[in-house]
Amino acid sequence: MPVTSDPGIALSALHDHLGYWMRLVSNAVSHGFARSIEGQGVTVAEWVLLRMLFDQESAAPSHLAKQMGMTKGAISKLSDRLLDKHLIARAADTADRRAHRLALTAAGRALVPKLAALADENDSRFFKALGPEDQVRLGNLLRAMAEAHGLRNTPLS
Amino acid sequence: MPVTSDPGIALSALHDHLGYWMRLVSNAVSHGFARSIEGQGVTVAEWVLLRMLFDQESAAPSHLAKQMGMTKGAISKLSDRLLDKHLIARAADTADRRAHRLALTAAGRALVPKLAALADENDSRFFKALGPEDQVRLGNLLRAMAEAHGLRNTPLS
DNA sequence: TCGATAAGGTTTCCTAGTCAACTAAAATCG
DNA sequence: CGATTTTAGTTGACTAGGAAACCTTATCGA
Repeated sequence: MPVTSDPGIALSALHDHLGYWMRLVSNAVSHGFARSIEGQGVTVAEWVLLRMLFDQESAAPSHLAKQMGMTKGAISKLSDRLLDKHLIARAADTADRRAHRLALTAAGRALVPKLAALADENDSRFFKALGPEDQVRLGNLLRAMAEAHGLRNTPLS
Repeated sequence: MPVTSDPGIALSALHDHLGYWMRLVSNAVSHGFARSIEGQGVTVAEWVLLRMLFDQESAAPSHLAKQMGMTKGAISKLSDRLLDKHLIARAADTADRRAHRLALTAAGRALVPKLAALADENDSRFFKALGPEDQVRLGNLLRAMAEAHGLRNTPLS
């Protein structure tokens, strides 16, 4: 009669880790957001890039790669997709002939506020389950974690 | 002189959303864990499947798909990889000729405690940045979120 | 100033998922 | 009982990202 485990060894369960709960909640929020913006024809990564360009007038792909915590290869493909959708434009850098500048098109600029509203809505839909004070506490705890570990890049995966 | 945005419109920033901080931290924890177990030759998804089998003696792929929140196609490929690594074994279900049973091999069973130790280590390495009380608070907030939204499946993506 | 090195981008190959089509077997129900 | 529907699992097409090889252009240093 095979045993499933040696009863003498107590093994931590998956849900014994805070990382488990972080991933569970984070995933639900992100997937919810992905669903809420797919009607606008964009993905979460695309939203992040568009939102960053909204503040920057124009940016080099390599700069976006650092900001977004993605490889330059990924940014290259991501911007290809956004070019196909006519949400951004690509121009040669006048000073550096290797470099490019990415900028929002009018359509891209018009889309960002809509997506931002959906982001707001998604966030409050999920986190209203906590009271307002607990939302603040959660934010403080997460920012403390980010601070302690020097987390800077916008995460996507 | 082009403007980057209409100053009359205040747009929420990426980091104004709790979802942003959740993803930032969750991602760092998960990637840290992925790195810490890659020396053992397994991925996070593989770890989760192995850990679940550790408690169950044997399980049907379809059952694991529900438990892990993945499609049956993904489980099919995931178990192929674990079979190749000789960490699990696949047997025909005696009662249902469509179904299979997956179970840990001796090697798989021996590996799980090592991975569990790495999971413990990774979790405490990250969350020790918070004090013990704050760790408890964070866990309570996350579980409250999971409860409120009926989140059940172990998330992976 | 010119040769080596670094930096910007693209492309190719690889991994790991989803979705949907497909096969086989079981379950349902008229 | 037999036809239909459901369920289990695999497979193939597709997506999105990482790693590394690869051009091109800048930069740096002897």
